[in-house]
Amino acid sequence: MGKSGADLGVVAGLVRASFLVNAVYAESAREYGLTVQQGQLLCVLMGRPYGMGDLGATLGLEKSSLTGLVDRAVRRGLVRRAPDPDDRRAVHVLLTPEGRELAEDFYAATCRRVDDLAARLSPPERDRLGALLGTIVHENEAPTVFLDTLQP
Amino acid sequence: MGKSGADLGVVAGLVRASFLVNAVYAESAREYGLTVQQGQLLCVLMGRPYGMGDLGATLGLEKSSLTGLVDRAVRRGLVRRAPDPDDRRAVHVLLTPEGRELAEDFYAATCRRVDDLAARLSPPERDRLGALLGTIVHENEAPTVFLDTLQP
DNA sequence: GTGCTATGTTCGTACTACGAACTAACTGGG
DNA sequence: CCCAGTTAGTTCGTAGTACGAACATAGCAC
Repeated sequence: MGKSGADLGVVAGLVRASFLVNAVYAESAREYGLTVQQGQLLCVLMGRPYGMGDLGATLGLEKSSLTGLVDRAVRRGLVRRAPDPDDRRAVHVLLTPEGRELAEDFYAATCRRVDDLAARLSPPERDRLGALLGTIVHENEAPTVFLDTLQP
Repeated sequence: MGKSGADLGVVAGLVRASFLVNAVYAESAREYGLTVQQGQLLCVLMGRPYGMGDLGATLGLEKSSLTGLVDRAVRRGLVRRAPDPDDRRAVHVLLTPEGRELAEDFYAATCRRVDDLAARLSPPERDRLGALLGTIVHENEAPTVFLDTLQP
């Protein structure tokens, strides 16, 4: 179906749509003077504070990679480390007020841009797409790297 | 609808599904001793040779970023630069035989892994998802960073 | 309390990405 | 024909990303 071979297999569709999302994410990050990874860090922390370990698992990074990422975010005043009162080895990473503000702006801009990608879909198509992607996300236990727009 | 809030908005669905695809892509790349960017380069070049300019536009990179990426791929014997007979400033970047072999293996492995992400969808759901993503990809003129499985 | 494990950091290496400045080559107007 | 302006790529300096190995501490189990 579809004129001009517009329909892709699921695999190519997922990969190429991801490429678009990545590009849009990068554009948003750049707009706010962030790197993609820093933007991702802020988005994750919007939900709640994380320990370094959880953060690495969520972002799919080794702990050694994370130290630097958090360091740079700390240096920019976006994030801070707080000691864990129950475990003197552990730290919690959480947004500073400025970090939260920037995170929310970045999040909103990214939502807007990603939404624009799907601009030509009808409301029922959007629902259908959201449901199908939701299935994939949940079946594969994708970590919460990006909150849903309508938060419970 | 959906048990346990399994349905996401389109935006969060796209972002989080992209995160999964990125992770899978990285895993594939690692399996073949490639970085994500090198894998992407190989996948693009599977379709045809590119000039540095077109390549930058396709991958969304500045030309200065591309020089190094291609240099490293050349150093690994995956890719070579060929002079453009019609323009002595320009070069064509194309896969070496080893590069093509690796590209095809990497491509196949990535297809398999991405396909697995959608393993729990029924055939009609997969078709529907492919069609919806195809619309997004075409409406937004996503470059051919990943060939469709059934090449025309 | 002594070994074992878990949490983070440090260090060295390779890669990514950008903009500015540069070289070489093409192109169009005179 | 030649020069000005443009285009294709490279070089260079800077910042950030990502990893594994080695490390220091702190908790935990026995």
